[in-house]
Amino acid sequence: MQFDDKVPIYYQIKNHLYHEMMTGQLVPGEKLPAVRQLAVDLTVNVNTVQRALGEMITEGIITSQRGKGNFVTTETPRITQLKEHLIMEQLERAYEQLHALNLSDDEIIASLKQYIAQRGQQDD
Amino acid sequence: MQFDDKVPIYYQIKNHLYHEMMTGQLVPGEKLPAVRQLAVDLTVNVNTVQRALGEMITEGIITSQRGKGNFVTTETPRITQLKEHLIMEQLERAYEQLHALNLSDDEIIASLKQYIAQRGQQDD
DNA sequence: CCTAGTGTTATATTTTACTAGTACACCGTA
DNA sequence: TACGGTGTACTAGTAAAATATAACACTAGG
Repeated sequence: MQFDDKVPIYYQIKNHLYHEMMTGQLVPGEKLPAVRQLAVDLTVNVNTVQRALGEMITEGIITSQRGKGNFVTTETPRITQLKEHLIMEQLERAYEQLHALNLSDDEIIASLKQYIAQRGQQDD
Repeated sequence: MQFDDKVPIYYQIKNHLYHEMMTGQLVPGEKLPAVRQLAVDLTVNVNTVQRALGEMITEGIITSQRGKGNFVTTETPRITQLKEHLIMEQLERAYEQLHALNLSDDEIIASLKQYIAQRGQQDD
């Protein structure tokens, strides 16, 4: 995995795992890879993984069972709620940044459309 | 000024100054506040300000004149170019994050429109 | 020439993220 | 009971960001 050195790695790991839940690569009740395995996969230290997981446990997104593993919560509403929260967070940040660059609401929408159109031409 | 402890302060200062240029609070050729004054205004150390300015000088967005001050470049194309770059950066980041949350192109545009609409109802 | 205001540079210190290594606690199974 | 797989916790060390403080270099104006 590739990290942006502008933000803490543990924070990026959280988002990485969030995304796997959102896209169904990790379903409710499923067991996460072992912390040591995650550390290897992400080429990162166990403690850094643990810090990310620790926050997610506090948030109630995953549950921890000593000796068994970490599991995605079975309380699906929490996950739905998390997804909406993450989306809102992204929209808000992007909007405020673009607004600060002196773009009007319409211009923001237009530039996003244009960006997506351009992107579609090239790849992905 | 309020900082997000997830990203380096010097980096946020750069963006702060960028925004002031984009919104016309700082026009081409204008003198920036003195580094020591900026440090006070932003409740930050002089060296941290200097680090932000140093990068901006390297980028050619501002020019430095020892004994006189720092000035916004008069090469307006540079600023225009910077603005487009910053916009692109924001769009790209937001798009990739939302895409990673399993939203289609159309859903991304729709959610942004909805966000703006909701926002318009409340305040600002 | 002197001084106030400016940018620039340097050193030492503190804080935080991250790493490395180790040990402990718990579960399931043979 | 023993062992391998698991989460958890602790200590020590490194690197980068930010701070505090000070000194240096240049400009403009009396």
